[in-house]
Amino acid sequence: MKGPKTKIAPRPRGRPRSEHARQEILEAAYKLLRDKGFDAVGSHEIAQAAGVSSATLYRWWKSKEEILFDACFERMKPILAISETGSGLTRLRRYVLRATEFLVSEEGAVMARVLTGIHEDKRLRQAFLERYLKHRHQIQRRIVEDAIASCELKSTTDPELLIDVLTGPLFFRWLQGHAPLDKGFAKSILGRVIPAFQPK
Amino acid sequence: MKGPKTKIAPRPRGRPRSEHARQEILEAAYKLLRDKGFDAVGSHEIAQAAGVSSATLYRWWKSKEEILFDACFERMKPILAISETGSGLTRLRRYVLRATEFLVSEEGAVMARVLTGIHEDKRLRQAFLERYLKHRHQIQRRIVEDAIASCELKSTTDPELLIDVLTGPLFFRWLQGHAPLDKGFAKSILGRVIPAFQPK
DNA sequence: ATAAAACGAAACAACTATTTTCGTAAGTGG
DNA sequence: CCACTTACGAAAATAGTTGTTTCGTTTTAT
Repeated sequence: MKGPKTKIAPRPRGRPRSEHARQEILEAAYKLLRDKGFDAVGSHEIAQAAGVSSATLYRWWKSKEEILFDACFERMKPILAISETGSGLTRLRRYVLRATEFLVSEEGAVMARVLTGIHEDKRLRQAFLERYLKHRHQIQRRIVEDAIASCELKSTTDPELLIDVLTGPLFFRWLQGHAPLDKGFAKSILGRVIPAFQPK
Repeated sequence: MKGPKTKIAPRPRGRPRSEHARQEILEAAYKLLRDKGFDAVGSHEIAQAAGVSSATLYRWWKSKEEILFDACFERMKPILAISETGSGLTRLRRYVLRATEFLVSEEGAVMARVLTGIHEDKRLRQAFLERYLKHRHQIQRRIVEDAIASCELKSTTDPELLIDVLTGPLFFRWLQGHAPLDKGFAKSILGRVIPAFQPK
C-alpha cells in the first residue's frame, strides 16, 4: 500500500467540481419542473436559474432529462425516508393514506409528473424503476407480507394484486382528474378492499 | 322557406376542403403517433407522410398536438362503439376484461400514451375529458347502476369508487410496467373486488 | 510555479413549430 | 365561358428550441 489516503481519497489533480453549483442546478431544475412540467423546461433556462453556464450542465449530465430526473430524486430523498411502526394492517392503511397525501402534495405531484413525462424514454423509465419504483414496491410488499404473516390478511392474498388495487386508483384519479383525490377517497378504498382480503 | 336544400347544404363559395387530404393527415399522424410517441412526432413529418403541405395542416388545426389528438379519436371511434348485453354484473365483468384487452392492444396503448402525453397541456386535458373520458365514464356508470338496481351489487355501492378500483390498477400497471397486465390480472381484480360489493 | 481540471460567456449548427408568400387548382354564381 | 372565392402545394421566413464546442479564466494539487 502507498499511504493512508489511498483508499479514502484518491483526489484528482485539478480544480474540484463545485458542489455548490451542483446543488444550485438541481434546485433550479426542481423548481422549474414544479412550475412548468417536464417537457417545458429548457436547458438554458436551468443554467440561467442556477447561475451557471450551459457547458457546466452538459459536463455532468447527459441530457436535460437526466438533470430533471436527478433533481426530482434529490428532493424526494428526505420525504420518502419515513419508517412506520405498528401491525402490518395498520401500516398498510397508513401507507395508503400517506400515499394519497403525497400525491396531493407539491412534491408528489412533481413525482407523478415525472413518471408520466419520462414514459416515452426507455432508459429513463428503466432508471425510474430502479431508483424509485423498486424501492417503494419493496416497502409495500414487506408491509403486506407482514400483515399476511400475522393473519391480518388471508394467506391466499397476492401482495402485488392488493398493492395495485389499493394504489392504482389513487394515481388514476391524479392523472385523469375526473373525481376528487382526497383522504375520503383513500378511506373508501381501504374500507371496501381490505375486508375482501381479511380472513373470515 | 326557400327550398329543400336550404337546411341541408348551405355550401360555401370557394374550393371545398379536400376530405382526402384530411384523412391522409389523420392516418399519417396516427401511424407516427403509434411508432414514435406523442412528443417525438414532427409537423413536417406528418405533412410529408400525408403528402400534404405544412400550411394545410395549420389551416385546419391549431397545433401539432391537436392533429395527433384528432388522429387518435378518429381511429378509436369504431373500436369504442361496442354495446353490451346481459345483466349489469355480467357487463361489468366483461367491461373490465375488454378494458384490459384494449390497454394491451395497439390502439389502447396509443390511447394511453396520448393520455400521458397531453397531461401538461390544460386545454388538451380538458378536451380529452370531454371527448373521451366523460363518455366512457357514462358507460361505466350505467353498467354499475344497472347492477345495483338489479341487486347484484349492494345498494350502498359508490359507482365512482367501484369503477376506479376496478380500472385504476389496469392503467397503473400499463404505465409503470412493474408487473404483467393480462387477463389473469383482470380476473384476479374482479374476483377479489366484486364480492366486496355484493350483497351478503 | 506549473499542470490539471472546472468554470462562465458566448457562439455553433441543427432542429422544431408555425406563419407567410405566391402561383395554381377547384369549386360556385352568373 | 367569366368572375370570384377559397383550398392547395412549394418554399421561404420567423422564432424558438436543443446539444455541443471554443476560449480565456479560475481554482486546486503537487
